[in-house]
Amino acid sequence: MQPPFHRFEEFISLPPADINLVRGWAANPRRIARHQPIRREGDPVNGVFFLLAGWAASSVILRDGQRQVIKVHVPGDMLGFPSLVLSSAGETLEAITDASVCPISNAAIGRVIEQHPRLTVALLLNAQKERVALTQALTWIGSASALARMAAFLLDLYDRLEAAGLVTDGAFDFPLTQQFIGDLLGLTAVHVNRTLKRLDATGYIDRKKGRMQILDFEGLRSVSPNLPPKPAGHAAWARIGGKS
Amino acid sequence: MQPPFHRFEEFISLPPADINLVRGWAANPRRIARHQPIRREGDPVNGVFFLLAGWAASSVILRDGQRQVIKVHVPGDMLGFPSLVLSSAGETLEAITDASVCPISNAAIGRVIEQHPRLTVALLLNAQKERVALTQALTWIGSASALARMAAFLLDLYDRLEAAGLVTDGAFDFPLTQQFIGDLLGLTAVHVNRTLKRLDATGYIDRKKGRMQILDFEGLRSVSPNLPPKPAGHAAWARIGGKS
DNA sequence: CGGTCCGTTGAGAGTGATCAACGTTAGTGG
DNA sequence: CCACTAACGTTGATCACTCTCAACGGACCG
Repeated sequence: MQPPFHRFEEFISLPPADINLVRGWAANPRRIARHQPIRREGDPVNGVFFLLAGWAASSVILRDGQRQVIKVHVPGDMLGFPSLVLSSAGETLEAITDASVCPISNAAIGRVIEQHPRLTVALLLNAQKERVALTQALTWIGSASALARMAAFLLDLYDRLEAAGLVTDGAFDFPLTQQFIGDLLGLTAVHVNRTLKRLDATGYIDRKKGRMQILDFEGLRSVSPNLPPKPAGHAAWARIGGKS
Repeated sequence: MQPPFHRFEEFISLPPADINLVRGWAANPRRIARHQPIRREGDPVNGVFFLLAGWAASSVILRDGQRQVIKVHVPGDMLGFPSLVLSSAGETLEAITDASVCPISNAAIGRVIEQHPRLTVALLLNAQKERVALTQALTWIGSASALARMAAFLLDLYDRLEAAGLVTDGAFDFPLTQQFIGDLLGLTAVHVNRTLKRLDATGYIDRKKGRMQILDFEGLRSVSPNLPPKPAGHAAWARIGGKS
């Protein structure tokens, strides 16, 4: 499937019925204006959201008022899935840019699990991939300098945006404030500014008016704390969840 | 089900066939000696491991040689599941104490997905719960002081050990070196020492010879950066994945 | 009894936080 | 089209939490 549905067939191919079901979700999108919440921490969990277009963020608030951004979501991401195991939402979901999401109710998820085993496997594998991504983030933040965190974040973001078809000429829209990046990487906005400026001065990146271009991938990788893990090919999962 | 199988029915109840299947996994355990690897980063992914007894750890190594411990595993945890979506293992699994694990092959997982929908749902929900746990860890490490991280870690560990039936008289075995805790919380061993001593001196905890007792839960919670999210009750998921 | 690992303690250094000010951009209403 | 305002980015000075380096003691083990 093409973006933004590319993630569903990242690991296994889906039968036509499953593909139609997924496409059907996109029929009734909900539009969210920039900076508006999609669902707040503590809200009841009525389902999950599929991000059709725009950027979104998941974050949690600490008792001292600090915000930790968990992840920047790009089109194709499923939002709020972890909260399914909680009695109320454990994260705030909000639109970074104007966005369009498809609400998927608990009942709809139940039907997927009962009637669409292949799609269920896709969801299970996607959940595991998100765990890998969180592991990565934890690694950056736990044991790397501000420069290394920033490099790793930019490289990861680039990969995800490219998969979503949002990179043109090696550049992409970059609607994040420095305060936001700070909340994501566990830094202050001031230090984010200094770090970005340093990457810019070194010639690794180029920033201009809401767009970001990565000029030197090798350079960024050289200051990045780790190499991204390689995803498994199609083949490994071809047989799982056999018949629809 | 009783520990260490308690996690499988944490969200939904399982039909007898599924319960028998899970019990069957425990028939051929593999014993791992203290400090020995179960699977190394980069090894081929032949399946996952169910931790029957003992403590284990997942960790990743950074390019500069630093180690980031992702999670301390206690009996009942499923190890290595995220690596299923990678072409080679993305994390090192090793035994902290003498441990006993059940290897579950890729083929066996495939059979679960095809023939045991309720158990598949249990796995999917468990994966989401692990995402919540990783979110928590990310939050602590990203935006909290050493004291706060330590408090949150100890409280979380206590909850998980209690669920596994490993707490007696409010105390539990504590086989972690300070270096290890440092790798987990993103601190140096020296600072871990100072932080633990401070918690001890304040009267929040008591450490003695491989055992740890939490003396003042309220005190620990007061320095902890956040309150743990409340898991959803049984009821919410009763109907999902209907028939076996 | 020697060696190694682990915990403990001290002194000094550094990364990133904090506080504060100013410039710049974008959005709004007249 | 311009004035006004608020949000965001930039820069400097200072502070502090945690790291680094180093040394020593105790426990366990061969």
